[in-house]
Amino acid sequence: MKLSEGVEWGAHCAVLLSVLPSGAALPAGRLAEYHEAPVAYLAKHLQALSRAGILEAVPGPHGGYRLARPATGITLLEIVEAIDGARPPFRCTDLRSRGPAGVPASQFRTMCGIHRAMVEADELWREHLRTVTVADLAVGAASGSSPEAVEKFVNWFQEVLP
Amino acid sequence: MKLSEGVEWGAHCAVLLSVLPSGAALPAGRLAEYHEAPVAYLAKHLQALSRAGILEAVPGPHGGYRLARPATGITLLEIVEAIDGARPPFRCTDLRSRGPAGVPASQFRTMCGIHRAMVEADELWREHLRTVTVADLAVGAASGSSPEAVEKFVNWFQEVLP
DNA sequence: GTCCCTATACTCGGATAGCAAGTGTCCGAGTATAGGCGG
DNA sequence: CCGCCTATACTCGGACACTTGCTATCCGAGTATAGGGAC
Repeated sequence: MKLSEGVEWGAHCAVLLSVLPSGAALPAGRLAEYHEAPVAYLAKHLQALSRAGILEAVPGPHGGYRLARPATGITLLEIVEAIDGARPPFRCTDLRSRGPAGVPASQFRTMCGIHRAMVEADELWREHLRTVTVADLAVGAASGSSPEAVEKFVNWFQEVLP
Repeated sequence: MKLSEGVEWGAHCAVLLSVLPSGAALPAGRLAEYHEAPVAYLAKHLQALSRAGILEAVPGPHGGYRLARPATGITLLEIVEAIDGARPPFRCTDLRSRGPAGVPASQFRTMCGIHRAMVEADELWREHLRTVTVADLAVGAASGSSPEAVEKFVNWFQEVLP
């Protein structure tokens, strides 16, 4: 079980975009440079975030990506589902109905116990990710960084912003 | 993000083995037949469960697999970790320390917020799976089955047990 | 008749191919800008 | 000098190779049994 690496990039990009001045956008190339990620591959994930209505793409010069909504309304779960897909990691193949002792699924009154436990665990996982917003992450990143880190960030920030 | 299909098979096999008479074992071939699973591939996962100390392998004729411990002490999480591995699905690549604004990890006072949220969510997921035991699953399966399903199961059961 | 030995058949165990999904990359479509030209 | 037009350069967007890890399979090592032979 492995979560796509693009989720991490997407989340970091969203946090970075959340501190941009209103209306400003950052192209995929800059975002990739900031995170040392392959440009084209990161762009692929940014497109997914754009399709999901999390980011907004601005074409042409001075274009790029920006948040489509306020950072307080974008949850980490949305980013995960936009990039990794919303399908749960466990897919019940309904083993109860197969084999020499199998009976049609309609004969069971309750959901398969294994399936149920997996769904519940998955729901807890998603529920927690739903409580974390991009704005929370931005605040946490700012308060957890050393002065030197903040300074380097501001320098880079003012350099890329025209 | 996809959980190995072997997890489902392993869990169902453990439940099935939990209702065996004490000391009896069921070979991989029977377990595969019961779940309509590829024999050799299922055997691979049973070996993993055996290595993890969940199942016990009995070689030779009349051998097979049986639970190595009481079903009340085997959690669903153990089965998942034995087959799928215990590594968390999200692997932080420490993006904070990279790129033009990166500083050494030692300069950060707190864990990366994204990483933290993912770890917490993963812990909730694992914690829930830890509360479900094979014994619980067996009880649930028995109480949720129709009389016909129980009858077919008992028939098959008495047939394969010498 | 009883005990022992051997051959057998059955079991698990690890090492070996095939395939799907994630990873990484490329080139084409569209647009705001900058410069040049005409009025 | 001002406005318009065109060419440009920059952006995103979807279609195309490659690698890792899950899926599936095979053959070899080890053991309890069943049968046969000797005593």
